[in-house]
Amino acid sequence: MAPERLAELDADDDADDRALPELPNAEAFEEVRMRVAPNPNGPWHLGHARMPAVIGRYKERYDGWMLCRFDDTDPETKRPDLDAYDAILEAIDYLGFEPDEVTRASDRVETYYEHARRLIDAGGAYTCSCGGEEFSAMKNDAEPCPHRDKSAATTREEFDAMVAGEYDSGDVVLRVRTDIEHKNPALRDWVAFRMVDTPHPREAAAEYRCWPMLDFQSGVDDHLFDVTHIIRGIDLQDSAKRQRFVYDYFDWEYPEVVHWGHVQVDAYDVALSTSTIKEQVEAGELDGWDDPRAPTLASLRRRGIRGEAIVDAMAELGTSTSNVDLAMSSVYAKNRELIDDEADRRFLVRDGVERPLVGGPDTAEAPLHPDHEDRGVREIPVGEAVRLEPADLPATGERVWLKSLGPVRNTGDAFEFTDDDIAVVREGDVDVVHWVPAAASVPLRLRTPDGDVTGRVEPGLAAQEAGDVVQFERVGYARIDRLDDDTVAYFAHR
RNA sequence: GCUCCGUUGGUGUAGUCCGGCCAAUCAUCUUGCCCUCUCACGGCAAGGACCAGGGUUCGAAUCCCUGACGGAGCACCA
Repeated sequence: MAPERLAELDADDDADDRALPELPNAEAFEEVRMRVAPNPNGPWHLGHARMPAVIGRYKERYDGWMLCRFDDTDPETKRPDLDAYDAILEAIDYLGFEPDEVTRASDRVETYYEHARRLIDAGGAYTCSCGGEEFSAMKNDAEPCPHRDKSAATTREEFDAMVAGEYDSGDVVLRVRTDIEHKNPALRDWVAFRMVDTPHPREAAAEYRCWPMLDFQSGVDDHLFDVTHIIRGIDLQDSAKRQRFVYDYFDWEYPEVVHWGHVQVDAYDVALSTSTIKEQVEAGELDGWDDPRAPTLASLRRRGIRGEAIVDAMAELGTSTSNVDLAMSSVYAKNRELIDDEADRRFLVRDGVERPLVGGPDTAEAPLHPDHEDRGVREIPVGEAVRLEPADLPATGERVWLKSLGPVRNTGDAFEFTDDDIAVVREGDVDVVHWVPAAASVPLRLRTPDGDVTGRVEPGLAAQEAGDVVQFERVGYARIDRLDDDTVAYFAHR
């Protein structure tokens, strides 16, 4: 590799390093081990990309290890969607990362039971049949409930009955014995296991009725997988404090934790919420999860946004605990950098108006890419008439330069070729606009985040392949989705 | 109500721990200019911020106090 190229790579690495702060205490560990722990209750939206993006970047920087652990321990309220497991792995792949290991909490329930029994034997948990509100009232007054001083043996017995499914939902829970007088009420004797009547959608886990809560399951797994660094949202700020009680009973060392705020994204009408998107898809307001109006990763992918652009933008958000707004313009700017060089140029005229053409050449020749003449030219047959976007139509008597074709004057009902030199463009007297031949052009539907637009595109588009990203000159970048009688492109950005 | 956490330009971020090198970094954004047969790409330039008030200090974005604003938890959700 040429030295200057190496220098460039170094510079890139530096830029990445600067975007994210160092992980706390990273040098103290032989290997930085992290996990992304999604709940597979639906396909991912843009906000979900932050975790794999940042963990992926840290994995690269520290030569670390990444686990994808599906925290699917709620068969009811946050019921897993069986398609989401693979969809999430695909999304991680789209972002450019590969987990070193993939696991599902619903496959590890027996492990959680074992640790629950150990915790009970250590005096760290008790079964409790208080009603939720009832317990909450006592807890808020720092009063222990009547079950708190139950013996380990009794608790063992009752927990085994929970595991055996001998209780119904709501009858009894297993609580961690923390500090009922802790000044923060959020940490007092929290629930570790509860009964769920609804079977888990995964067949392998369908028989379990006694399910761990996130704080217990996640806390145990983080230790068992030797996770060194946990990154998670501020909504889980108290989780570490809760889990430390369990870690203390087991004499485990708690991992380093980084909490970050919520991400909002501008530029979307649709909320960044799996359930909201799901409703809109089901109601037919969106044409599926990859509708260009949906703020999902599937949608961005279909629009020709590179995963790397999303990762770059997410890494730039850093890991601060305050809430952040991600500007889509930032993602678009990153993506433009990545795709411009290889995007062939094409003409697309939206909602065009047609004008007969008098005089001029039969064909136009335009470069496929202005910076790469070696890639050749597009030959565009002109025909009897051309179409322009209405905003580009010059007033009667005025001229316009049809890009790669030449200068014309609007005579009112037609365009007449003039013998103007390109100098009129350079002097700023005449605008250069894109156009398509009225007859030879083909219809195209451009799907955008703001709805669909119809137009006509130069016939040479047929030379592209579905999946190509092109730049429709003066319109923007788009990914060709299908090329046939119903040609469709998905708009990326300007 | 109880308990945590945060507040640097339109957006994000660096700097805050260990006060001076910060009249505050970088990116995006907006505007202008250059380049150009694209309003893209590239180049140049400009614009725009330390939540407020007190205090400590020779000196505060940085330390202390008070307040305002914002966020989170107190779920048999994740």
